[in-house]
Amino acid sequence: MVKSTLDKQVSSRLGEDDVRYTAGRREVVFALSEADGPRSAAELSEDLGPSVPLSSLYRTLAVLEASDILTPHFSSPGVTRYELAEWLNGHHHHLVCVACGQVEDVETDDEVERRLQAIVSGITKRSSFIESNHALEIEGKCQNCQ
Amino acid sequence: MVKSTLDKQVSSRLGEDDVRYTAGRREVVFALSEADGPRSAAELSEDLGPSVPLSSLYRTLAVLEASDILTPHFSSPGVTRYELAEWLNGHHHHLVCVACGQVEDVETDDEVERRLQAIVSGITKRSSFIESNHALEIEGKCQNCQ
DNA sequence: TAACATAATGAGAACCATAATCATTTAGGA
DNA sequence: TCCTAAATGATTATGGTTCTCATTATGTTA
Repeated sequence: MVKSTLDKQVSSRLGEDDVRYTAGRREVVFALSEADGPRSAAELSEDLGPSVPLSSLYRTLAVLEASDILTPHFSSPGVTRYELAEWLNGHHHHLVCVACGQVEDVETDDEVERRLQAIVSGITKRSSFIESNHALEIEGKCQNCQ
Repeated sequence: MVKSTLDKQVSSRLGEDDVRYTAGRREVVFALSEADGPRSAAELSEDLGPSVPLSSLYRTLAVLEASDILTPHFSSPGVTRYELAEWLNGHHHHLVCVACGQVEDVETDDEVERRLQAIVSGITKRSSFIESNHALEIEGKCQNCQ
């Protein structure tokens, strides 16, 4: 079996934490790498079918988050969606549909990202808050819901 | 009793929807107007004490959201926080503490906001997504949690 | 003002996403 | 191969939120 670059990165990262990269975890990582935005446990469970039971899925998501493979997102009420962490997936932002709740990734070019970072730095400069990350969430309606 | 401007605005907005501005709802609006960021039902309940029972509080939050008095935020897992809608509170952004979950409002001046809006427009221009709003969420550590 | 219709309230039960438990299975190292 | 620790999966528990329903309050009409 040929391991993809992603698989190698994840495997290596998990190895540092003495966490095993098992079949179920691999399936979850793969499903998320195929997705075009953050996915909830329920959505992933639909993608994955019964091969990964919900209780295992939730634990897998927690484990992968703890090792910084996944990042959680909270853009809709009562559900946590996960996506591959930025170091695996690249820095990007989100289009959040206020009608159906779906979240889609959008990339920005470096120039835009520099301008955005400048804005963020300007905002936090005068405060006692220490920034670790920023997220530009754009709310509106996706193509399906217009 | 002298009604504040906020009270008048809320009262008038609710009137358009044939929704009554009762004592409990007034308390919730007041508590949120005093807060320096979005507040969850649990946090509000602490502020308000037993005068507004939880079941009423949740319903009040839903009613006020439906009439666009309040806006929900989902920056931490499993909790919805509310704040006064932008037309009452002004446009602003959030500092989200990844340690304690507290969210603080930050204002930006018009120039910064114009630049931000330009970035957002640039992002959505090529997509089929119709933007209604944007939120810049800055994650990091608040003063208490550093 | 009195009676009525409708909205709002509050206590409690129900719900749902997620977390914890625990017995069983799997897998890496001696 | 054996042994020990990690992982799994079925189940149960938890906690935030919503629903139900009987009661109370309020605005309206006569």
